[in-house]
Amino acid sequence: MNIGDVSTAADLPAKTIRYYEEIGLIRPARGQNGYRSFSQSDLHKLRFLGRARALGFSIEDCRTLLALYENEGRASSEVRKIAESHLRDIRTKITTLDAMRQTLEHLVSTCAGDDRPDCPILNDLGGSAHEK
Amino acid sequence: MNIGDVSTAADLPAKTIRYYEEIGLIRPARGQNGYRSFSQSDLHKLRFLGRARALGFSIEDCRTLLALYENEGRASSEVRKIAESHLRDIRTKITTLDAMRQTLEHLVSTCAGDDRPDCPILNDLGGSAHEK
DNA sequence: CTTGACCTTACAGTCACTGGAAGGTCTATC
DNA sequence: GATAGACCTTCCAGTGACTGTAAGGTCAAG
Repeated sequence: MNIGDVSTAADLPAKTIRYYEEIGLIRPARGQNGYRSFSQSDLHKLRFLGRARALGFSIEDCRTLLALYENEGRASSEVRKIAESHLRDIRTKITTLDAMRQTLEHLVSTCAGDDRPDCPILNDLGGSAHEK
Repeated sequence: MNIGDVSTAADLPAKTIRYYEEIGLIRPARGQNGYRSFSQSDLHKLRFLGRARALGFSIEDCRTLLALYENEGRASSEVRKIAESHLRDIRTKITTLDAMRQTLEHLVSTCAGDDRPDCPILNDLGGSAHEK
């Protein structure tokens, strides 16, 4: 398979696939014409990577997870440790974003949003709540 | 005030303040020695930027918000539009992260996390759920 | 007059791609 | 055999918002 085929099959941009090769996540063979020639195993790895990235794992986590996936003698505790760490990061991000959301929802709800210049959002950003 | 003083006062790294000058968000004066000399107005802008960034607004949004803040004839609808758009982005991010969290929580809970190689997390990433 | 804390610029690196230029290859049609 | 268009290649630059580091200038205290 050429890169266009795996791109469709794995639902990843060709650019991304080339990038994954560049950083050593995959090592597709090459044809005589210099084109990358992808095996079923390459495609399988790309799908693995696509799913892991969709769950928010970093590239380095993906590299480790892929190595564990290929290692028959792995301990599932290794995998779980990575997933739990990532889960903690996600929970932290959600908490942060939720605080932003609440603040913004409050500010937006108190802003008239009309032609007049008076604006609680700008007042808050300007620090009026703390200064007065 | 020198950069160290405003850095403390605005709770922003000096590096970040220099960067904000570089991209034209602030224009502090310069002393004879070449040091940046910050006014109270500069400090006020930096605090504004710090709060806006803490709410997740992009630098370009911050640039616009700061201009609106300084513009006495602004319409609050402009501000509200930006805040609402940003709020939508945040809600989308939360939704995405929450889906990741749920999937990961499920996977982590079904993984023994011991010495054995069998691992539902890797099985899922490998696509077993779809293949069988 | 030296030490050390502060300041300066300039350049590289981060993360995970994405865009674009310049060119080679393949397939189908004329 | 020529040509068009779709594919492939590499290489370099850009994204966002900083952060790190190197090499050097300035200032106040002792």
